[in-house]
Amino acid sequence: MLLHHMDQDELLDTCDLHQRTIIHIDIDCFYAQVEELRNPLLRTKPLGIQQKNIIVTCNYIARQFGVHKLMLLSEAKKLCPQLTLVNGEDLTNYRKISARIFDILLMFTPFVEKLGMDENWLDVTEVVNKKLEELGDCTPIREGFIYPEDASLGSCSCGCEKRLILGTHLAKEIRSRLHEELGITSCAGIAHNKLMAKLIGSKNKPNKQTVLAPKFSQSVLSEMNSIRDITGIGEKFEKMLNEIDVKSVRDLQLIELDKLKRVFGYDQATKLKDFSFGIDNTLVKTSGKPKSISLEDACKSISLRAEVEEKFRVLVTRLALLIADDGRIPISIKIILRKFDGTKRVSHRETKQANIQPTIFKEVDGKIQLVDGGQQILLDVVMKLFEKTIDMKKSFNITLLGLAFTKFQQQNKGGRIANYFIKKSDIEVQSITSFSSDGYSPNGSMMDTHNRHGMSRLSSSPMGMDLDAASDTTSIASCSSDVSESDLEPSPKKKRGFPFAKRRSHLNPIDCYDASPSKLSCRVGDLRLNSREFDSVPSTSTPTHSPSIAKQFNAQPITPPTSSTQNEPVVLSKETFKELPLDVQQELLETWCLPIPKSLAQATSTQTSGKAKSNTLHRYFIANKQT
DNA sequence: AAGCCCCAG
DNA sequence: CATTCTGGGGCTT
Repeated sequence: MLLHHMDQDELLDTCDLHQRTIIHIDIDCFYAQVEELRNPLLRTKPLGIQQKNIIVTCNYIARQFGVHKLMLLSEAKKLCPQLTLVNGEDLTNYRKISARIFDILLMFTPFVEKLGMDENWLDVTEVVNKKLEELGDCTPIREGFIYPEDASLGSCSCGCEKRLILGTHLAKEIRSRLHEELGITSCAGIAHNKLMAKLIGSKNKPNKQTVLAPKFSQSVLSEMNSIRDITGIGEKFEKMLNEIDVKSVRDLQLIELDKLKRVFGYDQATKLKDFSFGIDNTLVKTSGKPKSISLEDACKSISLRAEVEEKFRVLVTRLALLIADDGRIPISIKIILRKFDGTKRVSHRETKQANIQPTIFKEVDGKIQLVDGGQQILLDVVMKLFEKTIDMKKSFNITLLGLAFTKFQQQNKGGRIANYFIKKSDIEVQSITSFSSDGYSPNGSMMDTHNRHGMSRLSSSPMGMDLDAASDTTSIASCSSDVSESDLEPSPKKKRGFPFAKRRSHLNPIDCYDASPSKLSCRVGDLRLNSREFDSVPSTSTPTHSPSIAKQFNAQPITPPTSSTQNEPVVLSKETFKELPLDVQQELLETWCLPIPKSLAQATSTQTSGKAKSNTLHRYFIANKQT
């Protein structure tokens, strides 16, 4: 999978680079759209979403005045005195719409990875490949924009062309669905990996979609202004890169890998180098329930215990509302606080957590609630934590208070893999295996659904017709006026007796979607037989241009690293491996196989030495502290 | 596991 | 410069 050491020609010729089809969906100015749904009158006005003293996002009308994300309120008002403001400090509604978006995306593939409230990646490789089989010789015409503008997808020998074109159809359908069901507009990027899908999706905004001609990945990257545009490179990484004279993506492409390794360690250096060429082997990681649920409130200055307690009381109440929907019982709580500190440039947070008794929660109609007096117990725990963090004898000055539930009863201690072997009780595993066995399985498969829409469009609708133009005029009005506040609430028609009713709504085909359950389509049989991971890397059944890599994947029995937490090492045959649910397969591959260090591939050992400890960042800061 | 840091939108 | 309100992941202890 590590391809940077190959010649560039060889790299470009290597067909397996484009085997996947990934769609990145990005909701246009998400918070602003949600507020416009709640109050359609806002749609014609410049709108800013305010949190404390800043505009965190704004609609496109406001952007015409020069208002932009994270702008100071005072500055925005200067640029646009008539700016309408909506307070967006409470994220409840955004969370709800975000969950509904996620639910809709899940109808297209189970492989959906959420990034923040408003972005998702979908791995639609399987969907597209099935569609491809039925397509025969016919060459479809793409939807939306292509990058570069005058490029064609036509000349790649790996056959990615048709896959990506089908990807554009799927992307259009996904965006149409989001618009029909929720009244929101979005952008999509279609490419052969996550990095490129995200980057290319932002080329045409808003409410548009763009597909990348894969052979132009490199030039997309080299044309970028800042290395910060590469996901994963933030302020600190940029600084570290600057110190070894890497100022642009082009520099990153050109720097010796060894030099990069010295600063970042093997894993990070390899990834950075790959990214600079548009190579991204990371998998779309299916998002499940959140690992933590948190709330925080920034404030000017709090220096009295009573004030702290009052703030925490409000937060506890709000947090209780959040976990009601989640369905899991929290067993650990964490406080987060920020002290005023003139000496530090970056805001420094302190946290302290404690376990809580699950008995302070009860379940009512599938909802988790605090028992009587539970709120006070929780608040007492929180205040104890606070007093452990802050020396009450001295004066203090708090500028942020936060609370988080960090552990949950239903969450697995040993991770999903361990749990799968111990007892098949894992939520996410079950969620997949349950779809076809509960009587909710649709008559048609996912492909049938897509064919009804996708294929008929191929034959009957005007080719290349742009959704972007159409959607502005068609259903926005009807949708936005339909979505009232009550629509933001969870679906009222909760079905009793559904085996997994307690779980997140998207796991329940009845609850998660207003339309008929037959639209939901996900067959376990298909999922299990199609080993996406083995398809996405060279496999025995597929001839490959990089046999050495294929050998690594097929010759070796899959052996987990010896774990100190497990009594017996588990050895899997490849056959057994393929029987596992895909998300488990994915996690296993991520854990053991990706990336495979060159040295280890050559060695006789089957171990991948766990993590190659890239503590360079930490060392860097320790070193800098001393200077 | 707890606590800190960095990253993302 | 960070600034808001989150959520994920990695590292050291």
